[in-house]
Amino acid sequence: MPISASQRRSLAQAPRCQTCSLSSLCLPLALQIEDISQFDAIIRRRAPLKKGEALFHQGERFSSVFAVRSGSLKQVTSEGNGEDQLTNFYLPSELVGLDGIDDECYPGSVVALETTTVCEIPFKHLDALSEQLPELRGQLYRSMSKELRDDRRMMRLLSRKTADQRLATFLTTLSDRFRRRGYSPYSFRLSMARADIGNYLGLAVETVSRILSRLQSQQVVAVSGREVNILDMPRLITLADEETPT
Amino acid sequence: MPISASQRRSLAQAPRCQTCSLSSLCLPLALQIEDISQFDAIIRRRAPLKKGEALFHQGERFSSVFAVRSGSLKQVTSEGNGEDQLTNFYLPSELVGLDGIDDECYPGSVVALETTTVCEIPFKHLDALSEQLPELRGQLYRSMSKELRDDRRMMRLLSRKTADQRLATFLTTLSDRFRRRGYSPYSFRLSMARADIGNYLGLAVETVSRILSRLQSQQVVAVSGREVNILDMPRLITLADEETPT
DNA sequence: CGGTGCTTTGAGTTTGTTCAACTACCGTGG
DNA sequence: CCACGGTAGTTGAACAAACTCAAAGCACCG
Repeated sequence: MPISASQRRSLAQAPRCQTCSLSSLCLPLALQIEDISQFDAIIRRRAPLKKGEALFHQGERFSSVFAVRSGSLKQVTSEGNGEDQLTNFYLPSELVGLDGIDDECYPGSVVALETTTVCEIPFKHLDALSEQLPELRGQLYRSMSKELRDDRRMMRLLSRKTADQRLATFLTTLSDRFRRRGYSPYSFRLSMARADIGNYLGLAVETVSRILSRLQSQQVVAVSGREVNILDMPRLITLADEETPT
Repeated sequence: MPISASQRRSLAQAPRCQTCSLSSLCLPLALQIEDISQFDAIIRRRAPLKKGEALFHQGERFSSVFAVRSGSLKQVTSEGNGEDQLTNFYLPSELVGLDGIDDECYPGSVVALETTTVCEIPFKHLDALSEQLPELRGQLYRSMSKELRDDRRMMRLLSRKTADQRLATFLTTLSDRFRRRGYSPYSFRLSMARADIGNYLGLAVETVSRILSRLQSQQVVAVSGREVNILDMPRLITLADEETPT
């Protein structure tokens, strides 16, 4: 009797950092071969998350950070009485959970937007290993620093940009992230619903929908459901960055 | 001839972490006495900044982080064409410049709001020392993580809260930061102009002014120029957190 | 097929902005 | 000491961008 696909995978093809296609983007990016195997040893592989499943819930005790291997996730924070706030989308190679280090619990839930696999990196081990491997430590500092920088950009978007600029920025940023990962920057599929986009950008769903329609009628993008084609990238970039004319 | 005050200070009273009143809040907070002196050795003291002076400018090469010793600062990012975005205020014991680690230049200018002294901590040395002192490393991770968490809260404020809620949140947050530093949480002086508050909160100056007036007429706070007295803290907290009634 | 959830579109409303004028405050120089 | 000028803050009125509410269209799935 032939072994099942999943059995075969766990025997012959257990994922390893050394063979991971994301190695040039992910945390161990600065490490030597021999150090990567040390890093690899502390990683815990996880069963894939199905769409809608949570990687962890808000308030749960912090123990690990996670590197996205495939798929995508959203981070949602529900503060007190108010409704939820979607604070981030995560794509492959990105690090999830860094904001839980300080008070040792996760400040938001992280939920898969599609079938998603992650590598779990127990923070205690990561910290210990970062003592021995200066490059790893540096990379960890850089990851957090980058996230801080991205947050500042997001604040600017939320406090100064018009709805059109927000959507244009959202699309160009996504496009760029796909490009870096080797996918087409012009044609991609949104893994999140309109409601998620609206929540993330501080806009009503209806506004998101309306603006996408307008961008489409202006031949800047072609949108069909969650499929996006960017037809006029320079124009989209201009829209994203232009100062509000008064 | 008696020596001058400044001479006396530099001789007998050179500031040191061991005697700093902020030691329970600042980076070395988790260190043993003997380790603090190691940390102290890498710190560079700086001449005080005058109001309006920049600690560093956007785009300058990143080399150090800074701990605020006294006074306060604002971080301003001017992205491309658009106008400036004020992304943060810094109070004593807080760490400035962490968002510059990643791409090795400061992503925003940091400017003193009043006479301000800082301790400069060369990052290269900090990183090296963090290899030897796990507590220091942990504290650094926690500082960055906390800033990430605060950023998420700010995003929620900018994308979901009404102008009144924003002002109320701003005041309660400031109040809390003063409390932690041993100052009165009820009565304090704003070191920033109304324009700064508006820029930070994503509101027009006029809106800030109007809402402060309204809060005053409702006996929640008493505001006179930059002096603030919180008269009804529970009410202010309610205003800051309440869900928008529909 | 019928339902359920997501998306789009339309119409009226609201919150906060913009523009404009006025006031208070503070340091400077006559 | 007071007049002056400039900056910072306040207030009012009209306007606009995005929201809410409502309803219709679509697509996927059992």
